[in-house]
Amino acid sequence: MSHSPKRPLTLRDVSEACGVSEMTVSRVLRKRGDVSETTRSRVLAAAKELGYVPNQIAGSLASQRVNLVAVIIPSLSNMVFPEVLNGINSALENTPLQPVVGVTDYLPEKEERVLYEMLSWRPSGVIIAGLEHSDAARAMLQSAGIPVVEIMDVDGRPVDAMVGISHRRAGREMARAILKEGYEHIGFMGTKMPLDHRARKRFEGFTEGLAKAGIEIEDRAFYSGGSALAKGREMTQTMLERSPDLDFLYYSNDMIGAGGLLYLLDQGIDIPGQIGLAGFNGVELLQGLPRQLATMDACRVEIGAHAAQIILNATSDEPDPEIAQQVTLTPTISFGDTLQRYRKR
Amino acid sequence: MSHSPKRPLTLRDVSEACGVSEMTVSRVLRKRGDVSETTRSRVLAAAKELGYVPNQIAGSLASQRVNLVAVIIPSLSNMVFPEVLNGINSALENTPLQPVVGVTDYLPEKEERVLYEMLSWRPSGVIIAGLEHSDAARAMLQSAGIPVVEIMDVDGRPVDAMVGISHRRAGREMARAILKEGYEHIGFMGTKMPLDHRARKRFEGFTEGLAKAGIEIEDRAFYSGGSALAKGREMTQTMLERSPDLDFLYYSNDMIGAGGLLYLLDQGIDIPGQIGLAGFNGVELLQGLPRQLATMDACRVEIGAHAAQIILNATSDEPDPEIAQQVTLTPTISFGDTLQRYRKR
DNA sequence: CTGAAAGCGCTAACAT
DNA sequence: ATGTTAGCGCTTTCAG
Repeated sequence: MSHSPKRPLTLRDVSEACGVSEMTVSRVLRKRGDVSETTRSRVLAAAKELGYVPNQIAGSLASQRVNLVAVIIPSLSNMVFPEVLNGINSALENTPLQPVVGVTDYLPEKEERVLYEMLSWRPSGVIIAGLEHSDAARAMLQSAGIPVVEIMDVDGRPVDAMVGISHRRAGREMARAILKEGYEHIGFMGTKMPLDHRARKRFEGFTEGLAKAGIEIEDRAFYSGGSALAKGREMTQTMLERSPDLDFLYYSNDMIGAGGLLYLLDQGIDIPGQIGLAGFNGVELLQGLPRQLATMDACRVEIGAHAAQIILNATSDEPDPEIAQQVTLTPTISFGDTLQRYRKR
Repeated sequence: MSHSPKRPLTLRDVSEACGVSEMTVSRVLRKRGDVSETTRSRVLAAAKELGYVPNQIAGSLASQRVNLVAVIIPSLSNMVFPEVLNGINSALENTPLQPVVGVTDYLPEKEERVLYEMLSWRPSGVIIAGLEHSDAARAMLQSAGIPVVEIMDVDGRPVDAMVGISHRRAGREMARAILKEGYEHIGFMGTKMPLDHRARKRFEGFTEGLAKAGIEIEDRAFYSGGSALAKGREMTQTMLERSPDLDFLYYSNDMIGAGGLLYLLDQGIDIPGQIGLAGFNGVELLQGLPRQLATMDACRVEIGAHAAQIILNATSDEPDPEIAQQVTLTPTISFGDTLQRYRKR
């Protein structure tokens, strides 16, 4: 209740406290070398004594430079995005740039609002998930006059730079791996999210991959909300009751895959002999399951780090024009214990 | 590579485009009512046509008002914090305020740096995890002249407001519940994080609760890094080999608890008959496990929502002085399937 | 309802 | 090495 009503300190206060011009105080505080050691220490002492915290609002306005990078992602509840953030964070750790996060909940209108909000702070760059944006959002990105990196997906045309994996290809590769192991009766489970374009592309790539071998998905189910692990259990049970002939289940994310795995183990079903399983994402969680679920690593941390590098380069004094603006990372498939049928442990 | 080099648009550009003074344009864009409908629509049309995005840097400097709330948390990798953020986000959803997140990695020096960075943007309020801060950080919080809410913990003295649970009490209550069920040989597993004060307080409360009944922890282990689920497995195995007489395992978080649970089920051990288990946090994940791990809900979303309300109130034109500045939430214990020994399913 | 003037706190660009 | 001047793009305040 008692936040001190004192007017925040200004450069002037420090200046007066140490008898040095505002300009010189400013120089010291910005660590510019051209100040004598004597005044430097005097200024620093006064600033610390007073507890002065510079006002970046004024500083940014005057210098026409903002050390902020807008990061726009769909959600924080899916561990994928915090991991991307960690990649961005560490790449930006010892630079002047600072990430600021906005969350869209997978809603295009909210993405538009959040983007507008962030751009109104005139950040030095934008990192935004996905390649699908409303026309208005795309227009804002284009005319912002700052570097823009679209991340996580490369199946589409970016506004500027892009770093990600091909989800379509990820789906195809998984289909190929599954077929190669001799599975033929395949079920799919995923989230009911028409706006999750990456999940959609994986699914499309997957069916495409199967189609090449003349195979079709035999059953599918979609969920929304709730604990993914629990949903994985339920859906798996339901699907197998409905389609007992399935010999492989492909899950659009590792959490429901893990739920399915736990359920099948409970049932005493032979994995991967009777039924094979695979998920997507390579979440750390899987390490602790009784069996390792087959999955595909989405390169989350690298994507974040790389995107941050692109912004860093673009905002540096002499940008290296050689730096790739379109980066396609290759997800590695881990077979774990649930996909290689004929090489059982 | 082609972010347009165009100078960002200013109010003046819009003003010229529609033949209305900058001042009036500004009024329209800030949705102040005192503008005629005619000019209003003319201005809006011009702004949209040009793709004008206001400059909040200049706006905030001029108005001495910043619609930002600094949120400072230790980590994004532990789902607890994203959940708190969700609580904050939704409480701030339809208000002018916007959260900005900073991450400290549980390091006091980094907390200090992050806080300094955030305060330099002159936010309208601060929400910060924990009650333990360096002297410098506390000084900054005190002299910032803005509302400060310390969250997640109430065992200590806040700078200003506080919202959380008592981790010490949570530990004690769990001890009580365990003893009540007749368990007597108790092991503890947790993270090796001297700087995680909340985990430490839970542990202290726990030993205290046991001590009241003349009981001591018989074995303990701490881990750091790696997949919590996998660590839970390993540690549980190691501990039971070392101390085969244990009849209860208390885990400082649900993830390692879940790992332990999976391990014990693999081993065919009777839970909760032979060995009882409990974790902490009430993570959604648990819903999908073969057995429900006993746990305690840390009220994450509520904490975030409540903290945001306090900031909202404090920054509103007429703050309600009645609004509680110290809020202690009560975690509810869920017994699940792993704690009630004599009431087996 | 609309406009003109002043200035928010800082830094770029020049002095000295 | 230090100081001076003039704004950055907006909003506040006060006049019409």
